[in-house]
Amino acid sequence: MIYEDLKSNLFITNSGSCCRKGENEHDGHSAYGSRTVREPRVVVQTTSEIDILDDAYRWRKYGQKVVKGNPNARSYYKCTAPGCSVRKHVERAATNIKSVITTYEGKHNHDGLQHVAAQQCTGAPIRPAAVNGYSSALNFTNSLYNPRLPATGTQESSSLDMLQGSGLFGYTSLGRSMGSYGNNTQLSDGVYIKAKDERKDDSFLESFLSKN
DNA sequence: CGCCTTTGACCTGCGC
DNA sequence: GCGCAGGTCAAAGGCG
Repeated sequence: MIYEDLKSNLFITNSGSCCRKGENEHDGHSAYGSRTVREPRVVVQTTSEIDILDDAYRWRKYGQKVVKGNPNARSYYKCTAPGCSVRKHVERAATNIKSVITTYEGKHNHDGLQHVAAQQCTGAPIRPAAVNGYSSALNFTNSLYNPRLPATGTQESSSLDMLQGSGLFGYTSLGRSMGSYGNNTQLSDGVYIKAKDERKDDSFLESFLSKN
C-alpha cells in the first residue's frame, strides 16, 4: 500500500561512485571506514516480513547502524566463506516496514550453493538467528523457490517471476536453500534491474549466475 | 566448542 | 577545522 515510492526496486548498481582510496586494500581491512566500496553493488528490494534475503551464502553479521532518515537500523553482513569478502547491508525502508533493502557488495569467489549444500549435508545451519527471529511471523510461501507462482497471487509474489526470469543472482537455485529455511522472502512487484554502470554488472551478474 | 549476534567505540569521508 | 554520518572492528554473551 505504502510502498509506492519504494516498491519494485531491484536494481543493480555498480558502485565505485563514492570513493576510491585504498582500493588495493580490498577486504576493507586496512581502513575502518572503508566506504571505499569499489566492488559492484547490487541492491535488492524485497517485500518481506524477514530482514534477510537468504541467498545460499552464509553471512555473519558484523555491525548494525541506524542511518539517518530511517528509524530502522541497517545491518551489515559479511560472507563467511573463507577468502570471500562479499558484504551486504540489510535495512528496512523507512516508509514501508515490509520493504527490505539488501545491498550486496563484491563478488563471491565460491559456490554458494555448494556451500550451502555442504552446510546442509553437515547439518549446519545457514542463517540461524536472524531468520529464526522472524520465522514465526511468516507464512512459508517461499515464493523465491517457486518460479511459477499463481498469477492470482499477491502482487508481491507475482514479482518473483521477473527475478527468476532475469536469472538474477541465480535465485532460482538459491531458492533451494531458502526452501530449507522456509523464508518467505517475497520480492515486491515490478522488480527490475537498473544498471548504473554497465561495465561491471555483467561480470558481477555472471559471477552470481555462474555460482549456481 | 564453535559460530553467530549484539553493541559500543573507533575510523574515514564529506559537507559546511 | 569541525561535526556529522556511514561503515567496520572487536569483545562479550548466547545458542545449538
